[in-house]
Amino acid sequence: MRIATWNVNSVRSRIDRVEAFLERNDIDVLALQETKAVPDQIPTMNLEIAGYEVAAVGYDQWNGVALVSRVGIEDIKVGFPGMPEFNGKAEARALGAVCGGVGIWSLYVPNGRKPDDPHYAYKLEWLAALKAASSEWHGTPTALVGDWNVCPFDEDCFDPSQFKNSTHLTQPERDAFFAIEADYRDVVRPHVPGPEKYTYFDYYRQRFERNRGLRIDFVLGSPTFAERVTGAFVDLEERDPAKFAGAPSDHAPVVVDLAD
DNA sequence: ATGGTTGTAGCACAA
Repeated sequence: MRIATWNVNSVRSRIDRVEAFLERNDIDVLALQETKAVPDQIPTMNLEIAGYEVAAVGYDQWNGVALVSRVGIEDIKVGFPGMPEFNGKAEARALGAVCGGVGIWSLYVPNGRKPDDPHYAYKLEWLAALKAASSEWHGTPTALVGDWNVCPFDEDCFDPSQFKNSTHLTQPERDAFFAIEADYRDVVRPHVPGPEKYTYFDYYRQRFERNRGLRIDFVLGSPTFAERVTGAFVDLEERDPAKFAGAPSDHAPVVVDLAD
């Protein structure tokens, strides 16, 4: 089984590329983040023709996550137990389901904006709640996949000195990520040590062309998931502005292969 | 520090 995660930065503006990506890489399950769509807005006709089912959640134009699967979508969960809201407003940042016998959570961790912004505290609170909830599932084959908006190590950032007053590299964010890694393993890092390790490139300043990116999209596997992983890669072709018509997402998909 | 580029319910704001 082949599983992928991709912050698509609007599924409506890139539905053709989603379909092409699924076909090009022979994907069984795709977790999407930043769909920027409510479920009714997600065009599924061609996906249905190709045999994929879609589960999605979205309340407004900013967030939204989805799962696309051709190996079934069962036991769908919108949000995880204890998932915090921001200012009392529910946000579409987590969707779980069982696909092909494996629990997959599509996660869009809050960005945090700036260290002194309320969204930063919300991000830490959100990750702590995910730690608590996910520890309940780690005995089953489960993957926590998505855009984590955290660089766990300096080597995951093209230039840490540029992030002194920014989010993503702060110790509290890293500690929150590492707490979850106590139960789950990064199953991609061993297969993608570098230099093709970055999953996000800012649209500005030709960051992709200069390979100046961040590794912030992760597949964390429970022990019984991780032991089945046979390979992984970052699909940098999908992020390459020169490869396809139209603007790419600012994130590249991450692909993981699982033994049966 | 600033700027640069995408996306959306856009002519402001989030990333």
